[in-house]
Amino acid sequence: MGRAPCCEKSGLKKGPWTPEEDQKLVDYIQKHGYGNWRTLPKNAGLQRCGKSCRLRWTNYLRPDIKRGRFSFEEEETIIQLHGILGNKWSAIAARLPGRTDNEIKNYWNTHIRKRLLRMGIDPVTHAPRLDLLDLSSFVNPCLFNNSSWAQVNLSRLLGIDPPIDPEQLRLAMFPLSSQHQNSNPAPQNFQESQLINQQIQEIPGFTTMASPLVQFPNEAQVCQPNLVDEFPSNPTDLSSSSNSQMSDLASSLKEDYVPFPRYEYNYCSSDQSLIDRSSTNSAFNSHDSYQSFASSSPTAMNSNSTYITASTEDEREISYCSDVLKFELPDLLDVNEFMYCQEPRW
DNA sequence: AACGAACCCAACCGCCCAACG
DNA sequence: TCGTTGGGCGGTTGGGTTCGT
Repeated sequence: MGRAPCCEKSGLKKGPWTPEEDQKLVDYIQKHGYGNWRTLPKNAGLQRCGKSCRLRWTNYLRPDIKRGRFSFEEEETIIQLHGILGNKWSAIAARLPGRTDNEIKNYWNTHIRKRLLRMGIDPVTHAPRLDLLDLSSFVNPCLFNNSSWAQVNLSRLLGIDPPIDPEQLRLAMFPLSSQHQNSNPAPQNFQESQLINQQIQEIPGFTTMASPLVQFPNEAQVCQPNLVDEFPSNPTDLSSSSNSQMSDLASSLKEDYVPFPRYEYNYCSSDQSLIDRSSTNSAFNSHDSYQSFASSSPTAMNSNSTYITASTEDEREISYCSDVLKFELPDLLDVNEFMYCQEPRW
């Protein structure tokens, strides 16, 4: 049984709002406020559905709406919150004064999402899209075990023939992941991985995650994460987890700092020397766009420092690579607060 | 200049859920 | 307990604009 329409469909105007309609709505709300959206259009003399009026007000006419291009800081916030909350646009909007959920959603879909994809980052999981390089199974060592494709393609990518033994690669690539999966990792496995890691380092042009930098020879611009801190779970898991899990997470985040999934993305280019962000900020300091983000402090996102908004998509991409995608909750970010926006139960 | 493709975003749609009688 | 209602949400659409050829 479908829900009854919120209003009579017939005789009600649809489509773009005219300035006259806008003025009527604004005038009415300024005089009477908004409360009952069903009766509002009739009282305001509008041939519109109440729902349409509400949307128009909340997404466009509200006086505190901030129009115009998203600042770098706002984009950064959106990405970080999206990594935690997923497509909870209203919850994200609650952290961005003046921005509406609709606007953020549109901006995500039209700008950020595409940019992340271009950068080889999965906009859903916020993890590197290694699948683009046929390396997806590396992400999960279990999957890797079952995938000969990864082995073949990685070897092809690296120009290695015969292919590397997948088990050796797995151990080399995922010492941390192995630990992550098993809280009591077998020490010998770790040592073995270190050894194999060292062997693979000797392959020209190839470094593993243990190295501060990774360069993919066939990619003009690839951002590869360094697993800086070991993390308890994938951020996506958080957004899809049960309330109790979210509650637990929020509690743990608030009570004592828990290292969140934190990647450091290094900007790599085929015609540009690698920028080592793990050791020094000097390379970034040479560029104005980078300078304002030179700090790796987790509080940088919400700090009051002056941000120089990158004017081009490319500049923003570079900056994302370097600093934005650190899945680390800033000190000022009270998870409980925006959790409450979603689930006002505690 | 003309045309089609790609992009952008305001607005709509349909579902969900809490409040209420 | 159940049905109805209002409000809110995320996903989708479609028309206008910009871009590329």
